[in-house]
Amino acid sequence: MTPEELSTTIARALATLVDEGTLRLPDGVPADVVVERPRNRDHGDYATNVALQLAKKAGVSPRELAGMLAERLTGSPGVASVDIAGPGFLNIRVTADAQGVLAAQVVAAGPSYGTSQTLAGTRFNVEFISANPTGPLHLGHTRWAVVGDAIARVLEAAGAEVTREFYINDRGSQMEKFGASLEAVALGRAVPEDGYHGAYVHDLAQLVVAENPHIVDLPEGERTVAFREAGYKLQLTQQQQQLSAFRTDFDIWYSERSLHDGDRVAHSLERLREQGHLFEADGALWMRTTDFGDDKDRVLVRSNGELTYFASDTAYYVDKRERGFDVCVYLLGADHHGYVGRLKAMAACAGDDPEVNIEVLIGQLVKILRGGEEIRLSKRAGTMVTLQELVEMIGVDSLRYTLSRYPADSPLTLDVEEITRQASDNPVFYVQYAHARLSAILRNGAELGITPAGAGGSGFDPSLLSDELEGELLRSLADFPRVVATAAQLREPHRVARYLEDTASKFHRFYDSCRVLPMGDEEPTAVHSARLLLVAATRTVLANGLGLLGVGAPERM
RNA sequence: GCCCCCGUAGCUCAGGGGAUAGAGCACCGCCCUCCGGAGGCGGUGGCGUAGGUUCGAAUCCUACCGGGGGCACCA
Repeated sequence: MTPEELSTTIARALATLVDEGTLRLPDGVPADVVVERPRNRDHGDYATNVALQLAKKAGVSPRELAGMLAERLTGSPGVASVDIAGPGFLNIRVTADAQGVLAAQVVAAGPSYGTSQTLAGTRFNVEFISANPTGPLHLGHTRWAVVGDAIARVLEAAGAEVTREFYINDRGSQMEKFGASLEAVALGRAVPEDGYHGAYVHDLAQLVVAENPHIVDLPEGERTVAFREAGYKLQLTQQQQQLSAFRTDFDIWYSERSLHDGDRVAHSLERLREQGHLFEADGALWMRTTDFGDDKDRVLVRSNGELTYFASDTAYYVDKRERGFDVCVYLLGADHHGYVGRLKAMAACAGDDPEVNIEVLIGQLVKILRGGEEIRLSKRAGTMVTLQELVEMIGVDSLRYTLSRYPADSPLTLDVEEITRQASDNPVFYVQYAHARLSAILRNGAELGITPAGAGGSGFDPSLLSDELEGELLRSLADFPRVVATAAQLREPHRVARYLEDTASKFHRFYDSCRVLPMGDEEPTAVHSARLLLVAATRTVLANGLGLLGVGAPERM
C-alpha cells in the first residue's frame, strides 16, 4: 500500500459517496487526494485532509464529511483502521501485509524503482556551467555542475527527455583579453590591466609555447590570435576532462562561435521581426522587451554594427527551440539574476510562453571554510578555489553529495573538515555507510544460504514485516517515487538527498532492534528471509537515490 | 532611486497551508553476548517585527527592520 494507492482508494470512496447521492461535490472528485505522512505516530500511518478541503464545497461540516468517508474506507483492502481527528483529519492505519508487499515490489523493480512518467513526452534542454574557456573551473561552477547534473538525472527519472548542454563563450572581448594575456606572459611583458592574472596563465602560456615553439615569431596581430586559439583549446580540454572526472558529462558542447557561422543570428532576428518586437533607434537595432515586463528595451545590434551579447543569447535560445526542446532550463549564478527578466521577455518576444518554455534557475554563492577561515584565494586561479583543488581536498563523492543536499537558491557555507570526516555526522558517509551495511548483510545472508524471500522461490509472507520499525522503513521506501517526482517537478534534487538521510536513519533504527540473520545455530525462518527482502529493497532505494545525485553507492567501505 | 534573493537553535542548514517546527555541528548524559558501534537512545536550545488571508501560516499577501546581489549600445 503506497500513498498513491491510498490516495486512489480515497478518491474512489468519494466517488462512491457522490454516486450514491450521499455527497454532493459541485467541482467533482479532486484528481489528487493529498495523503501525507503525519509527524506524530498517534495520527496513524497516513493522514488526509480531504474532508477539510471539501467540506465547504460539499456544504457539510468537515467532521461530518470525514465521518462518511471513514465509514466507507473502513474495511477497504489494506486499511486497518480509520480515525477522525481534530477538525476533520482522517488518520489511517494500513495492514502489515498491505504495507509489506512493497518490499517485493521494490526489489522486482530494481534500478527502475523511483522512476515515473510524470514528465514523459517533454524535451528539456538543461544548460549549466557555461564557463568562459579562459580559465579553470571554480567553486561556483562546481556547484552548478553538481546541481545541473542532478537536475538532469532527476528529470530523466521522471520520464523526461533531457539534453545537458554547455555553452562555450568562445567569442567576444574576454577571449581577446585572454589571448593578449597569454601572449604578454610568454613574451615576458606585463599583463594588461584588465587581462587574466592567475598563476594558471603562466602555466598555460608555457604549454602553448612548448607545443608551438614558433608562435613567438609570428607577426604582432597574428600572434595574439594564435595564443588565444591555442590557449582556448587547452583550457576547454581541461574543463572537459575535469568535468568528466567529476561525473558530469554533457551531451552537447555548444560553441558561441558556431552560432555565428552561417545565418543563424540573422535567422533568429528574422523570427523576432516577424513577431513584431524589433525596432531601430539611434542607429541601433532594439528588441522591445518592455512589451513583456522587462524594465528597459535591449539592444541587439549596436550602432557600429556589432552584435551584443544579448543578440547571441537570443539566437541561441531560438536555436534551442528549433532543435525541438520544449523547456530550456538555464542555471545561472546570482550575479546574473538581473538577466532573468530580459531572458523571459526575450522568449516572449520570440513568440513563446515564458512561463513554460524557458526557466531560469538562480544559484547562490558558496563559501568554503577550512580551519574556521574562509578559503578565498586559489594558488592556481588567483581569485577563487578551483574544481580541481576542491576534488583533491574533498573527494568527488563528498563534494557532489554535499553540494547537492542544499537547494541551489540558498547561499551556502561549507566546512572542509566537516564534510571530509569519515563518520556518521557526515551525511554522505551516513548514507553510504548504510548502503555498505545493507550490502554486507546480504553478503552474509548468501553465505548462510539465506536469500531474500520471494527471490529464491521461497514464498514471501508480507505480514511478517509487522514490527513498528519495519513499518516505518517500508513507508519511507514507499515515499521514494513521490520524492523523485517532486524533485523533478521543482528542479530541486536536494530533496532526494534529504530523503536518503531520513531513509538511512529509518534503516539503522530497524537494524538496531530487528535481527535480520539467524543468531548462532538458530534455524533460518520465514522471518529472516522476509527481513532480508526488506534489506534488499532498502539497498535498492539507497543505490537508486545516490545514483540520482551522481554519488557512488559502495558495497564496502 | 528601482528590481531580485535571503532572515528558522550558539554555528551550518532542512521544512513548497496541516496537528507537538526538524537534522548535523557544539554542549551534557546513556546503550555493545553474535548480522559493519562508521550504529542507536535521551537532554539543552529557535520561526526578524507588525498586520492580513485561512478552520489552520515558518510556508501565501502587505508594511517595516536587518543582510546580500543586480540595475551598460560590458562579456
